[in-house]
Amino acid sequence: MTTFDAGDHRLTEVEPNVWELDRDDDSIPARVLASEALLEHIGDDMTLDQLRNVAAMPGVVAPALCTPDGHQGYGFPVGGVAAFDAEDGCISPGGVGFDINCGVRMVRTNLTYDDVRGREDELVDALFDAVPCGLGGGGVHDRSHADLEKALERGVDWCVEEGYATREDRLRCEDEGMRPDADPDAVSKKAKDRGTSQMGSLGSGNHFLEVQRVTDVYDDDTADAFGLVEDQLVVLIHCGSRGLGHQVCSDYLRRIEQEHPDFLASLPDRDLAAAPADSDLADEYYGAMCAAINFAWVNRQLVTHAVRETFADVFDAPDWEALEMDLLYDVAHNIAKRETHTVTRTGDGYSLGGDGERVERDLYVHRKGATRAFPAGHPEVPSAYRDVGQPVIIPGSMGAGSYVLKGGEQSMGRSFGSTAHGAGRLMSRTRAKDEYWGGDVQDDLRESDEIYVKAASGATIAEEAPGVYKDVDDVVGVSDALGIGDLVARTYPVCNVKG
DNA sequence: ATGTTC
Repeated sequence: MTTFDAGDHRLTEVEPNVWELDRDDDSIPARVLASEALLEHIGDDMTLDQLRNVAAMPGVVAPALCTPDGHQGYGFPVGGVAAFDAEDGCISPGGVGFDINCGVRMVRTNLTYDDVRGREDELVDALFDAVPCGLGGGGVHDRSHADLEKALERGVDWCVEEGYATREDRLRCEDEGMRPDADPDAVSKKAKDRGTSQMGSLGSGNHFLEVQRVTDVYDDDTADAFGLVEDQLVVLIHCGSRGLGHQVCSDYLRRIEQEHPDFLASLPDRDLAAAPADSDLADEYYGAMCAAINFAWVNRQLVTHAVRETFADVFDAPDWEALEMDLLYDVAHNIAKRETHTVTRTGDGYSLGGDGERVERDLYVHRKGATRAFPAGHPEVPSAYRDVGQPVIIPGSMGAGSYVLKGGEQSMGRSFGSTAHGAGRLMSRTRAKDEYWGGDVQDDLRESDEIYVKAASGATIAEEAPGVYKDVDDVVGVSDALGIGDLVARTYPVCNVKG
């Protein structure tokens, strides 16, 4: 069998694109889903140490997984998929990430690339003015505490009532844009205070708002079901729960330290801080996390509302409906969810595959930098897409294409119904700023690639330069080859508002 | 990711 040596670890290719981490006989398998090319830098940082640690956590259901875009994160790798038994496992803020329900949505239009050519500057300026971005709460109209409470509790449902969303929008979000388990009372005042001044803002870092054109369609029938055709303009919105989600994560990491010090000490790494599944704190964190998830959906919806109004204005349409700016889909890629999966009972735990008694178990599935990718026929796929599979949106860097996939037939059996979430970073933000200067990157994109970028900060452009990311084509190629998320269409950037 | 250093 093919092996790959990465730093202190040896990986063995047990099936094409499936690499198992070296381990003791009695430990839980950990797997990297990747091509050999994507493994090139995986030994340079702590990614594989982190993956091995996740596989040693209480109640983990085999295997612990790293997606093709995976890299080092806080405790867990970004690109980590880990499922823990909901009865005797645990739930971990580090397995969700600081930016709770960071995610992406794609909005369709009936415009084509020709409609925008020559007007890119006008469009990107108008979008930049309409959508607050960058660090902090600048430019956002402060919401009332009552609005925030409703957003935390009801997500996109609240947006429907307020006229910021249609009922159809809500149906085209993962979980229909609302986690009913949200508990606003479990969100601290400090987190809420940060949220009230940030509702409807893009944020910073890798967050962006990008107008794109569809360049390739790989699966005609599914593209048709998704409403995508070549040359069509679409809008991709990538943002999360801003300071509110960050504060929720910080709050609960601290409470785990205070309230479960013995459990914390038993974990392989303190950054994996987790609450035991049967504890009150686990329920509280889950309620707070679900509320932050709802907040992020509201955030993306309010940005969508601003984008729709801006397009109607720029393209002289009576309203956004005339431009048919329907939501294709909204996916979360930093979440944990209580889901029921069919697993195999092993000696003292459970495994996703393998021979033995098959049972249904409730699991806390953590997808940190990973996208749900449920296949055709799954009851949680919206009825409009149920015959083809859940739309999966995978953005590339701002100089590369993005992809629309559909949940693949193999995803439930291979990856707890999950696939990759993006290109994956190749280097730290600090190193990126040494290697690139924002203004140069911006000029290159405009002159060489006809991509118009407008950003709140030049440093952010440097941190997010196309060269700091892996090749998204390789990432989606692995997903497609494994049958966990199948290629449907590719887009290419037209103009980009960067946080 | 992040009022970019609890």
